Amino acid sequence: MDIETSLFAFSALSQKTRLDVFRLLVKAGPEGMFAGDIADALGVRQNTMSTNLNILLRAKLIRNEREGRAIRYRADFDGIRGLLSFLVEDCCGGNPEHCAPLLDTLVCDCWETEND
Amino acid sequence: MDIETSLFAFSALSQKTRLDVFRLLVKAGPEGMFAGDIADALGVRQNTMSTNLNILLRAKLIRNEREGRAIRYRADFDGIRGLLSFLVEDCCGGNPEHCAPLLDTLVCDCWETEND
DNA sequence: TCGACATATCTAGTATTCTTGAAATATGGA
DNA sequence: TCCATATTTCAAGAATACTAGATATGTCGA
Repeated sequence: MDIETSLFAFSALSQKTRLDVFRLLVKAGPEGMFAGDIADALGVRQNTMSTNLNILLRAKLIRNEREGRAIRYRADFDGIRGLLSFLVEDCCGGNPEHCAPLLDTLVCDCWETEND
Repeated sequence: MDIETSLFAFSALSQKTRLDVFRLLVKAGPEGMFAGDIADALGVRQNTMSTNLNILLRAKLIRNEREGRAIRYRADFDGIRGLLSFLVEDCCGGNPEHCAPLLDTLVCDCWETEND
């Protein structure tokens, strides 16, 4: 995770609709939700939601996958974990034996992590 | 942590100078840094830094304390923890036995937490 | 109390971001 | 192929945020 991606990710989360979307997808769990259902759930116009979903995607905070003509979105826990690791990097001048493992548990048991 | 404070906090972290400041203070540890030294370290004008420090303060991401004529700033780990808890609240529809404890360790051993 | 130092506040010009109507792209079924 | 559905892209006006010069406030030492 570099500084540019981090800034973009925090910027993505600093807007109400997008923060609502991310938290909604966290609640939805690994099953995720279709783009249209997300827009309906939050009462946001479809094209506005599309723009906001794209911003969350580029920020690596969510992922998507086409299923027929609908597109399913899921929270990206690997992404958020990378972001938070960057945020508290070199805590206290860098005592890896104390600080590095702190974020290792930031994934709910019901999510599968992909890489590590 | 409510939605307004969260949005403000993410907005605070979405600006390069402020993200740099927060990460610098995380690295600095409990000792923190004086406002002027922070501005010098990051090559930012004094009044601009003052404005940015105030934004981080209001976002509950840092704290300050006057020492003579200087003011010492520290990262606020309780604040960031509250923010992250809010972000992944009700993970997977809310299975507290799996998801709630995930953030409990998000404090470096070398920091003292104040309340819980 | 006076001057120097450390930091904060005010103001305004510039730049960036948000939303939306309109139009385009992609998919599946008849 | 033609149409309906699901979603994305484009363009522009409105709103918001960033920076910096000037100035104000607070603290210490002489």
